[in-house]
Amino acid sequence: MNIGDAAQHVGLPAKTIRYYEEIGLVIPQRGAKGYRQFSARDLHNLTFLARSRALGFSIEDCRALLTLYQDDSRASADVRQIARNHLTKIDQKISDLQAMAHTLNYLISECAGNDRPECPILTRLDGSDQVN
Amino acid sequence: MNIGDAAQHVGLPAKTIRYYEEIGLVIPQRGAKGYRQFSARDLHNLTFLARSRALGFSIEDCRALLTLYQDDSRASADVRQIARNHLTKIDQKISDLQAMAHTLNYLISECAGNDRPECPILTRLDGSDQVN
DNA sequence: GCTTGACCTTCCAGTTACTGGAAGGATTAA
DNA sequence: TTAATCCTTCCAGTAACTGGAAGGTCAAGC
Repeated sequence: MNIGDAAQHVGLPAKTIRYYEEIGLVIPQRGAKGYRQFSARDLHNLTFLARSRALGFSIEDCRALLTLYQDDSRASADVRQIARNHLTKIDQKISDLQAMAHTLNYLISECAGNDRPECPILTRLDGSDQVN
Repeated sequence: MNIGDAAQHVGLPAKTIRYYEEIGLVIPQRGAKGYRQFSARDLHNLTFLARSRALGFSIEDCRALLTLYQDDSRASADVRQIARNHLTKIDQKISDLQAMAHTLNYLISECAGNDRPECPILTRLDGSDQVN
């Protein structure tokens, strides 16, 4: 299967698949004219990668997960640990973003949003009247 | 004030301040030997930038906010619009991350995390048994 | 056989917001 | 004078692609 069809199949842009090959995540065979030939196994791995990425795993996490996936003697504890570390980071990001959202929400609610220059948002960013 | 002291003062790394100068966010004067000289106004602007960044605004948003901040004839509606757009993106990110966290939480809870290879996390990523 | 359009290839550059490090000049304290 | 600590510029790297140029290939239609 050529890259265009493979891309359709797994729902990734062809560019992304080429990139994954470049960094060694998939290694499709090449046809006579140099076209990539994706096997069922390649498609399987690409699907695995697409789903891992959709869950927010980094490329290096994906690489580790893919290695474990292909290792019949893996320990599920290793997979779980990667997932737990990732979840910890996600939870932290959510907290950070929620704090930002909270502040922004407040500031937006306080701002008249008219044609006058006074603006509590700028006042907050300026901070001339605040300790921090 | 030299860059080291300025960095201390506003809580940004000197590298970051040099970068902000490079992209035109601050334009400190230069002393005889080429050292940057930060005025009170420069420090003010850097503080403004640091706080805007801490609220997650992009550099380009910061540039726009700084311009409005320095424009006495601004309309607060413009500031508010930038903040609202930013908040919308943050809320979207939070939703995305929460969806990931939800799935990860479930998968982690289902995984034995022992030395056996069976792993619902990998099964999910593999997806051989699922439609999607 | 030839053309046209849709494929495919590689390679280079750009994105975001810095960060690290090298090479070398300036300043200050001992 | 010498050592430590500044400061300068410039180059490269980060994460994960994405866009685009230049050029080869393939299948369909005339």
